[in-house]
Amino acid sequence: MNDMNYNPLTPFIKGELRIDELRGLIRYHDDKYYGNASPEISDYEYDQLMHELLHLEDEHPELIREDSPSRRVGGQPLKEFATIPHTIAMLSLDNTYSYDELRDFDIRVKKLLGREEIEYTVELKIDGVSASLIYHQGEFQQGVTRGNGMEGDDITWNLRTIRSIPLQLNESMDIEVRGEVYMPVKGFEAFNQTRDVPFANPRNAAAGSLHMLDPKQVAKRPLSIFIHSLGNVPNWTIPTQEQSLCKLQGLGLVVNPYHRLCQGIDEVITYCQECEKLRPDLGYEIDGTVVKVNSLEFQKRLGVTSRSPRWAVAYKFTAQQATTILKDIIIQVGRTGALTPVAILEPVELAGVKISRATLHNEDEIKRKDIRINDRVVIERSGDVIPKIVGVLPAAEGRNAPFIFPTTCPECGAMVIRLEGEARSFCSGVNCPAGRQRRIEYFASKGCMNIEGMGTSVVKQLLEEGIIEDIPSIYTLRKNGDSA
DNA sequence: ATTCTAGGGA
DNA sequence: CCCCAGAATT
DNA sequence: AATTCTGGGGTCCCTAGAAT
Repeated sequence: MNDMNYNPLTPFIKGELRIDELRGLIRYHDDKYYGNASPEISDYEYDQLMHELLHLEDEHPELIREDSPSRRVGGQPLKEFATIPHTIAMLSLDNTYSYDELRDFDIRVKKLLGREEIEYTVELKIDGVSASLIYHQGEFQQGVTRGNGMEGDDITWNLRTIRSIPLQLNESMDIEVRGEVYMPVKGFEAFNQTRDVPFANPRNAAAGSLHMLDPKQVAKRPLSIFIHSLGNVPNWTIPTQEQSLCKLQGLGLVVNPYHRLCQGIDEVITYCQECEKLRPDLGYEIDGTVVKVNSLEFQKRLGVTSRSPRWAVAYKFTAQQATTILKDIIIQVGRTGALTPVAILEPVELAGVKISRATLHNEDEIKRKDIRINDRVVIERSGDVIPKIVGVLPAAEGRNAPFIFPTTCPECGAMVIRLEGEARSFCSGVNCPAGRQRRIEYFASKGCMNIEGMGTSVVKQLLEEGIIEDIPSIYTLRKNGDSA
């Protein structure tokens, strides 16, 4: 590093040469930085290089180029994120939780394709946030979150700060790729040292980071990305997933090194087992593997359903579990009047999250699992996300009596009705305040009328103060002091 | 300076 | 994000 | 009979901005 500061040339020439040198150095270290590759310099030293480059570019604006690493961090913070439609829907994957289910998947694929044995790829399922990246003539143009699958938020300027996302591909082509943004465990831990309120887990840290309005802040977060698939790509002539990954890597995109081409489902399962062994040493979190039909032609033939492609599944590793005490069962009333029992738990840490509640779905679910108040229960986070009561531990002493599902609505006292052969119970009260509140919330929500500022608590207050009483009355609302 | 609310993501 | 139920589709 | 679609309902974390 000593020679970096020495240069006898005139200021201008020195500036120009040094700018080129700095850009080269920064790109070099960007390459080293991602994934597991151990960086050769500290973040501090890296920041020094970047600062010097920014300073020189400031002095010599005529030398600024769009693909300079200094352009990773944009100017002003954004006001909000624009909504961008996806040309091809960003679906999620169907999940499997056992090798048997993986075999079922294989059977179905073979049946649909009418083939004996299928070639699959197996990749790691990175536990992060998915994103879509659009390159125009080789230049990074736009990055979008998954959103609701049809449209997402424009997070271009945040993604540009991620050093493993090249601003320029090695080929001038139009291509949309998809990948997973994540925070490496080391970076997560180090960054947490700098915070008074530490992040709960790397995934939430990554998700939160991508929604900051100021890219300069995002740039400080240790984010990285693995590209794993194609989005909208006209004239993609490469015939398989495996070769596509190779090509993406050739373009300068970062593809996770652990993936394998497998002949038939048995090889798939073997490799999944290997992946599970890798898990502790990867340096980033994964929650399973992704199995894809290798041939893109076959993928096309299999097609997609409304939620997920038929040519891929996730195989999820067995979830971590914890035990805790079920303190209470409460009954919530939904907008349709449906009564849902919810378990209130003694808070317990599980997989980077504090769990204190879990849905019990309906009356029969409680019976089936024989769940009673004060029981010690086993919980997990299905899909590594949603708290779920797996079962009850045997009690040493006597237990409470079985839970009795209410026969009257806890909110309004009206009769509870459960129709013959149906699973759910409903409050029969036409004017149940809980149901009414939910209905108004729903009506105002983004998916319906998208009335800004009318969330749960505002609706609740308006109802409590008698300012509104039903959906129509929303429209005669007046500003404070104004008369109707 | 701290707490609450809305919206987004998994 | 997961899960469940019920209807629609094959 | 099996698969898919749709809708309802649930959990927790994070950011940003408003309210206190």
